[in-house]
Amino acid sequence: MSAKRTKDSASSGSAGEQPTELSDRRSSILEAVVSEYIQSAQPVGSSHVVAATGLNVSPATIRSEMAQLEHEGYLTQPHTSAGRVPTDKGYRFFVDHLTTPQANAAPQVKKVRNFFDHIHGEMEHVLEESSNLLANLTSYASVVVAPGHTTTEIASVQLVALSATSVLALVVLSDGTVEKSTVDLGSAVDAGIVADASNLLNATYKGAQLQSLNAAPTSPSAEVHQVLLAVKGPLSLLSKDAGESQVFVGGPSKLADAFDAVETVRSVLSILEQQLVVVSLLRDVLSSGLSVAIGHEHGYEPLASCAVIVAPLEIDGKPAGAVGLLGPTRMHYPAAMAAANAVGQELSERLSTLGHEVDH
Amino acid sequence: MSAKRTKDSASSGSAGEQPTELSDRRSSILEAVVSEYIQSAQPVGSSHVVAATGLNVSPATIRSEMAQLEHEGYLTQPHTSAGRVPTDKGYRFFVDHLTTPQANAAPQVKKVRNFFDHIHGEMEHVLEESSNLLANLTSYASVVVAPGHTTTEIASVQLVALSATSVLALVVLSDGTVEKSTVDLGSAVDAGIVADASNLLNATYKGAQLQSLNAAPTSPSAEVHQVLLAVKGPLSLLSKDAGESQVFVGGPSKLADAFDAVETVRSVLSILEQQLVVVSLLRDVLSSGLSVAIGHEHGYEPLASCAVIVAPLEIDGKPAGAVGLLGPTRMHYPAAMAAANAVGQELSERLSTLGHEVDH
DNA sequence: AATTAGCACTCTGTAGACTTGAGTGCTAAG
DNA sequence: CTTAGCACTCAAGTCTACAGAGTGCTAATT
Repeated sequence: MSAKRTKDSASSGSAGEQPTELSDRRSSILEAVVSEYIQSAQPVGSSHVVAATGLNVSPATIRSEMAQLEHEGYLTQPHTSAGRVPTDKGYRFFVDHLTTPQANAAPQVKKVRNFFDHIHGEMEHVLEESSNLLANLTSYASVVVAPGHTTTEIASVQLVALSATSVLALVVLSDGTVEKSTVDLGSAVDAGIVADASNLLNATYKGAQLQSLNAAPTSPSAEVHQVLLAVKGPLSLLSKDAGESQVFVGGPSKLADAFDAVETVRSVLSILEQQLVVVSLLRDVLSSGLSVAIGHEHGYEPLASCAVIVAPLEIDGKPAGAVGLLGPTRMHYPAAMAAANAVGQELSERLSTLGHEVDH
Repeated sequence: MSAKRTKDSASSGSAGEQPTELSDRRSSILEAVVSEYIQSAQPVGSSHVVAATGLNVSPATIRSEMAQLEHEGYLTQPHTSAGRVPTDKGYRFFVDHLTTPQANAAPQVKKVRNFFDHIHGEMEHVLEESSNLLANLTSYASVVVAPGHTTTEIASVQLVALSATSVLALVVLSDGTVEKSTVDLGSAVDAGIVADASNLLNATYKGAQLQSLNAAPTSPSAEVHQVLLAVKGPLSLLSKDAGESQVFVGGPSKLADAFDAVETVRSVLSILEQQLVVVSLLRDVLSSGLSVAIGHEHGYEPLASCAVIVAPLEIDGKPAGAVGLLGPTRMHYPAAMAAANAVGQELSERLSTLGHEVDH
């Protein structure tokens, strides 16, 4: 438990690989402050640190070390003569250097496995429930961004007559998702004509990319052609809609626990309502190569008091969507990261083996 | 504005049609208290009432009247020597007797009309956006419960091959909704066989009720039969899933504005996360013939500080789902009710004319 | 040169005393 | 029935005092 008592030079003079290295004792202290603060939400004082770390030094020594840590930007004081609170930089060091990723992951991972063994049904349902699972596991709000369809091919195009004058245009993609649109034909059309048009569309587009839906096929029959014309616009709209990624938000009520200022809750909730913002937030974080963005690290000011944990989703190794967690900067990083990663991995696996489900 | 100064007997002695009638002056006072409190969230005192009503009486008179109103259960005091606050019963009287339903509905209705003129695309999308509209219009959280499919018939059943060993089973209902499920066939099956099975299924079930999907058709071909067998289970599951109504929640962040106790926000939010509860809440309120349930009137204790406004959805005159608003008991009833009704009506109309959309 | 005991200092939070202001209820007179 | 007048109550704000937690500095210690 207790860090080995190493007497090394105080500040950044060590021969470390990284420029921002801290001495053993400093990082122990930082670790203690972060851990304590995550638990108690109260500024941590020097004597608490000495109790938590088990270091054989007096509070006075801790104090001078903490003063240094504050000077270097890892800690801050809410006011003179209060204890210390971690800064974004402090949390960052904690996450990067003081956290053992797979430490206590076991119980979490077990639950996640169990969940994925038992869940079945439509993919959208699975995604939604995954989001809820993640929220319940961690007590933070969760986000699942479903993969977009930009690279998938068309498995089938169908027209189904709903009434004499209207049809439902269906596009089935090879990943099992379905895009649809109701289309009014203007006048009554014979079922046979609709069937002909449907077959022609299917023959034309089957195996093609979604984007190619813009061009309309032609038909020798005037009646069939008319149907194709009516369907053309809606179909090309579909191909756009399908590009948008679906977002599933889980456990927004957890945010009311995580923050005590009602104003913070409101602003974070309203961010979560804007799906576009959520999607680009996750995308930004992911593309910057991080799995955690703390406080101001992501550019979104209204979320300055939040940390975001992101785990990528992959289909057969290719990036496809993401799962995320949104909590206060003083969130329980190790557990939350473990949960997000576990769900991300299991969900990726499920997405990759689409079409190989096994009845149980 | 000012109520005609009628000298009628004080208490319930009038020859009113309803037993719970209040004298003109009493109801004016109640109206003033409710209106003021809705605006200010502060207990309303006797002199405020005299200013608000324009009654030609002194505060002392108002006080004795208010004491009576309190005695009869319409008002209450947070503590001695504070102003009065409406009780659930007070709000109820306000809603039932003092509210002119269509009074200032014009601006709201115009926005709703405009919205429905411009929105297009998938029904689910329309429902979701309707929910957001309602939330933005009223600044309360909104709920849209989409109609279930219990009475609709099957327009088409399709199997689409996704890979050599898997198919997507599609059921299109006559209202334009699609239920789907990925099915693993266990071994590679020829595309022709899948097509045969698909045609057989479609021929069998087209025009039938959703519930009849439990029985499986038989086929002379052993290979086709095998496919039918593999699909049978998932299909009958589909028919169950389709019974569940979809819920769209709009503007949950508005709740953080409506209540200042973070604990209240949390508990109301977590109710909204439980879709089953929301659905049955709306159903209960609707089936009790009310359009507004205030405080304890609905049996849901965690929502005791909330009022629920419900407007029914109808497809061709038949009940099908509902739209709802969830706000504090001191919500702005006239505007909220007008908005909910407007959205309910327009949405019903849209739902009823499914398949008659006009391109613009 | 690092550590530490001791001490002065700062700031928050709580508790009590006091005041103010809004509001009530009652009573007696119009 | 109305109302002026008055005594009373309570919440909220202000002020003071004070304890507690915590810091920073300095000088002595190892």
